[in-house]
Amino acid sequence: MTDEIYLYNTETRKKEKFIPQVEGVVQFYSCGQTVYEDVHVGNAKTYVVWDVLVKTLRYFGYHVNHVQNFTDVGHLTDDADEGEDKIQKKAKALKMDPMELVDIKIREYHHNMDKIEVGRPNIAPRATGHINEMIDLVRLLIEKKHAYELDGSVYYDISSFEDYGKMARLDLDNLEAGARIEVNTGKKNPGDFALWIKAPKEHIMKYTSPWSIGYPGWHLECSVMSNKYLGDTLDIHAGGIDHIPVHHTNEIAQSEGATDKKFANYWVHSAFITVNGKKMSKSKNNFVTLEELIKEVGRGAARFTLTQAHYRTQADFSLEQARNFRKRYYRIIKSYHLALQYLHTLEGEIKDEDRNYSEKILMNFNKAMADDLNTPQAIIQINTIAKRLDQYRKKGDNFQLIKALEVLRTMMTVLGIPLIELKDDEIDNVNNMISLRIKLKANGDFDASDKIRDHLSSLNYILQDISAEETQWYKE
RNA sequence: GCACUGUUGGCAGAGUAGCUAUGCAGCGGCCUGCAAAGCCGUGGACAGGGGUGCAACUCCCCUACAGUGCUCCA
Repeated sequence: MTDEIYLYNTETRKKEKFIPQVEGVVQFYSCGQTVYEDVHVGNAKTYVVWDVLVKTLRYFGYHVNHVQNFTDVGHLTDDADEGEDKIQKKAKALKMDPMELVDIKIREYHHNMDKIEVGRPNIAPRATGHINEMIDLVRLLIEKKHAYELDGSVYYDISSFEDYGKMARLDLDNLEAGARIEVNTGKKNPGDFALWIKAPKEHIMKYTSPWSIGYPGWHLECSVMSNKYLGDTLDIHAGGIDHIPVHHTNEIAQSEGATDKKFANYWVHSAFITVNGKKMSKSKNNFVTLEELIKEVGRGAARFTLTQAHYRTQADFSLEQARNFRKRYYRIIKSYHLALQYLHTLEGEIKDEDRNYSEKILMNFNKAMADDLNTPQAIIQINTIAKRLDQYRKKGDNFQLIKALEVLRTMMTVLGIPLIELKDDEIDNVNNMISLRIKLKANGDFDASDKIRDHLSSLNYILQDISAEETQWYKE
């Protein structure tokens, strides 16, 4: 495909034409979950965004190598130097081994993502599987004078890295004068962050290193795993917008400090979901879990809900809105199902005619997706096609209808919004029941006809009477 | 305090230098055993103030407000 893809690059704060290092191949790393709690809607939205990015790149013909990590060690409840390991803390509360908790949460994560059509990454490495490589990186950074040991711990010396904070546009002088609280007086600079942390006695998740028995700093894993599986320079590095000032800033310092090469050519960041205008977050306890959303509106509408806003827009979330999006989703499904039913009962040849219209819609869709993943614009094209489906069906314009169906399927697949399929015998069965019901209605036996409607409804078939003789249905 | 981002109709949410979407909700009508839907029609927005332009909601500057980050969070 020849479409040029444009992505908003956080580093330049501009939309840029996407050019990978090797033509046709994309080395893509996204920061994954720290696995200790349920996936909430805000987390899920971010993973949906990366999934849409991957699907779009593949749709446009790229071979994408996607690596997304699981953080299972080193992510602390406080800043990089103080506080307890999040996983260890939660595991202690549940009276289980930290790694048991991690395994449970990783399984849950995959299960949840499968439900909303988020494809698995090519590689999903765990931090604990890369302790040796992390130690190697720390050693290299010490050799290159980017890091120093302090009482068994190792810190990155941010003054040794000229461009520290450049992508985030940090004003280091003001950070020091501002809200940052200095806790460790031994550090060279208040902003120096831990690469290796000496473990207190009661700490469970600890590993042997040249400096102490301890554990790695949180930022280290992404530098190590992206390098191991994707190379020195990534084409795209993605993460939540909150990662810009600290996590990604530190990753850049580590990776570029070690390789002296550019760490990532494109930085893509996903904006937050808010609740009543405030960030949805674990600490604010204002979150809705993905499971709750799916329970409320179903998995297809859940995916639709998480896809409908542009990824860089801070969208407000509520279950009420999600119910709204549910309606929109099933409006599309209904058009799809009516078209399937119509074609199912069709006899005779389908004549070849002009198919420009659907192709034009598809071009609009391609253009929208190539323009920094403009999903709202793309969804408009889906609505348009759904409407066209109804029109072609009513007109009996079968060729156009089939073409439009193809286009709809393509667009839904790229966005990862699932269609609900109907089997042939399923269509026949429901139609038979409906024929019976229409007869009962004609005889004025509304009790019996309502019973059939209720029965079908319990099987997720939604009936809508168009007239005394005609009933439309679709499946939820 | 400093930095970044944003401010579009009742709500959600795109977009373009000159005509603006789309969806839900609303209003009027048709249809209707009930339920639900459908169809036709319709009103409704570009935070405020400057500037550049033949023309700005769209570009630039300032102000106000909001969100996020600087402290764990996608």
